[in-house]
Amino acid sequence: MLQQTPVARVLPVYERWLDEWPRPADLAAVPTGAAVRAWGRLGYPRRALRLHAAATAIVERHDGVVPEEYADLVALPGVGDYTAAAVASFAYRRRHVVLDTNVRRVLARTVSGVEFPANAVTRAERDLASGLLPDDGPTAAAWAVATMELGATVCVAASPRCAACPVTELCAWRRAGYPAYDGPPRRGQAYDGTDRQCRGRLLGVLRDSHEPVPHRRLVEAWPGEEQRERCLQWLVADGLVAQVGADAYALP
DNA sequence: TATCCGTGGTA
DNA sequence: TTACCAAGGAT
Repeated sequence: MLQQTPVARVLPVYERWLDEWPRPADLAAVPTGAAVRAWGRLGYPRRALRLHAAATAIVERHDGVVPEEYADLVALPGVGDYTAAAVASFAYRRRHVVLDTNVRRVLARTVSGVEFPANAVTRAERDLASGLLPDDGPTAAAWAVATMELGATVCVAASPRCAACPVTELCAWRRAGYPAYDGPPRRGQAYDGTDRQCRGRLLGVLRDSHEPVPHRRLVEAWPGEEQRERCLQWLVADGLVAQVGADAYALP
């Protein structure tokens, strides 16, 4: 849920989710549509599908227990390097480089002396983070939490709260006089009129209904026929939408 | 590796 | 008002 989504928006959904499905087996036992519906407006609804698939895989491969090994975690649907490292570190106190957007920004500033990290994680960046990581698991896990939290609450992207920062004295970016970011522009994300907006609109109609929705309702939600029909079939192919009968659609 | 995958709060 | 951008992942 936290992938590319602010903590404050995740919290209420997360709490309801765990209340309903406290164990992987509980989630794996319900239809995928239930997960998509409970996902609400968190965005990137395919994550709901993948979380459901991960729960199913955990039941099948790991006897219903979230695995401790990075290799097992990263093999789960929707779990990449960051999430595998975060779970192994935070939940199991294993030693892993937890390199999320917050940690990357903290290291870019405090160590490298630049305002923002590069667009993609570089080898040098990973080596830097690895070299700073404490040797033993529990201490490394505390380090991971601390650096991430520092980035999330103090060393934030816009208007960092340097006056409240516990490591201002060793910050290379501060020492250099806070030079502005001079790298390539970080790509914006146009949204109006895009397939993403269209898909979101269509899925929203189905999510807000507890019964199959006639195609007419989708036409009302997105007038552009070519894009609407293409995105609708795309949603079906993704498994986010199921066609019910000849002329109706619903969550799977 | 560049691009695509939603959504909403904020300055 | 419009950008920015938020505990990334898959292809």
